[in-house]
Amino acid sequence: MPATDPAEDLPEQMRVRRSKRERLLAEGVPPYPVNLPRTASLSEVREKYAELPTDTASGDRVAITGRLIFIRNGGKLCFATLRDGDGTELQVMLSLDKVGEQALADWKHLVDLGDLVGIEGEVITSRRGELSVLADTWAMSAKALRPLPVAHKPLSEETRIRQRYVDLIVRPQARETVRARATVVRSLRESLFRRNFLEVETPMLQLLHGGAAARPFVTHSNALDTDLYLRIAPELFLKRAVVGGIERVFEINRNFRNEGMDSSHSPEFAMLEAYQAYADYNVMQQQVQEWIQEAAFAVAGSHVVTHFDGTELDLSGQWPAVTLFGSLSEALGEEVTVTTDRAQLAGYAEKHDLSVDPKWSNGKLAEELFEHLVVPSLQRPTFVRDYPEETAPLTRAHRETPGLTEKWDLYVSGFELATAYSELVDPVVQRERLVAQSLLAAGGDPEAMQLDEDFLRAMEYGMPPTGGMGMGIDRLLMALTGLGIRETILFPLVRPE
RNA sequence: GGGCCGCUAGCUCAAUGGCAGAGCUGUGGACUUUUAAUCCAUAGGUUCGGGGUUCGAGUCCCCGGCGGCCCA
Repeated sequence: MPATDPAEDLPEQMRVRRSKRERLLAEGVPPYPVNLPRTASLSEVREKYAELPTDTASGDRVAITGRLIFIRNGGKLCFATLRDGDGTELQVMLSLDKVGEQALADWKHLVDLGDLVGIEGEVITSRRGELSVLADTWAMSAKALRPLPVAHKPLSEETRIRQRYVDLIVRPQARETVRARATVVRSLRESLFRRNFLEVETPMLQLLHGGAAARPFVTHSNALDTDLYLRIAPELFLKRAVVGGIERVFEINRNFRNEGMDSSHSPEFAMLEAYQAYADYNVMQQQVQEWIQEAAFAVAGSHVVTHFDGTELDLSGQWPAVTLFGSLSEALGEEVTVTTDRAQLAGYAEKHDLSVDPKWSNGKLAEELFEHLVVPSLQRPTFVRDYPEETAPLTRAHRETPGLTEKWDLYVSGFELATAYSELVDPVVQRERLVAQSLLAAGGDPEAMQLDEDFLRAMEYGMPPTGGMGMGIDRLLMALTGLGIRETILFPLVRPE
């Protein structure tokens, strides 16, 4: 527990602000009143009086609130700038002849940058033409006990993430990012609702580890006295829903993967997964393009989005589709297919300085070559189709080419944004694949899935031919805004201070 | 996991191994049209933590923490 008088150890500026709070209390003025009059938001004032000419009094009184971000105090006339939750700024003026000597002195001595204040007064424009509220009275709305960082120098990236609340206060773009994310998620939901998909929630706590290849977080249930896994994917439950007749189903929710944290990976990340009965990966390809274009339009008003650094990304029109082996062949300048033998693939790897893990299958090796040689060039959105079957255990075999599966990955800006399959629905083949996975898991592969008998039982009741897709919400934000993943997540996980 | 870089005042950053500084912020004062206001004065430090070398360490060495970049 802190000592009864913690003030001794505090920096001077925090002691000063605490003493101002005490002085307010001593004067009988609540530093944190339960409410304040507010008849208009700053943006409403700005909108309504946008045409007010320079140096004019409107005759209209308003009560406004906001956070103080600039203070320019004079002898008998004080200026300050308030900022609203939506980022709108508005100037307030306090003059001796309007508020009186005591209120003006209190304003100068008890108010700091960062305080939330309320102003009641007349809407006017200053001699320089700045729209302002000329105060009759002012009131403290919430006294800030910590100083605001310098408004004109960017906060360090670490402080931005660790103290997002400060980042949100001082950096309008941080708030815009929150709004953009909300807009994108809402747009996705609307896009799917319009196409008659139902949104469901499936278990986050799972008895078995499956649905993707990733290391899970493990937790423990006291009631069941058993370990549980935080889900790495909702896939196996959404498919159970499709078996049960929920023919168009989706979930937007968090997945957890106990793996590395870097500029494009977060241990918890939001994902959209959607399944549609009597559809396949071709149908999903067209739909995903539409959903992303609709999200781009919702957030940017255009299918050409402008990143915060000013670069443009064109998401308009029909996106190109290539095959994995076709694009790899083009990059190598040599024809490779799913039947190309290992020695030849290994030769290409060596030629391009790619070290080869001997445990890799031929398919995995081809995919690694592709990621190394082709992916960095995929800036405009591009669908890459038809992956080797060793790397896609839940995917249906390609209807024409043996050894391939009906899977595509969507790449944008050099990273993978979404994926889709014609889902594997034959319960016998599914069991073979999952048994193979569980043997890998038993052999110590921490990413391999466990055998989910209940999932297989569901499949044995008959699953319709189904197209399924998954897309990282955080990554979609990255694609639309150009931000790193830790900027698209409001409160990313950070190491303890 | 490996390599490199960084951590100094509330914030952003300086400081050949030799008195730890600036700008903004804060405090006191001047100013009735400012808007990153201006002017005068002034306060503010466990230099990430621990150990070592040295007459002397923010600076050099070792261990650890946190962060960033690159590689695997």
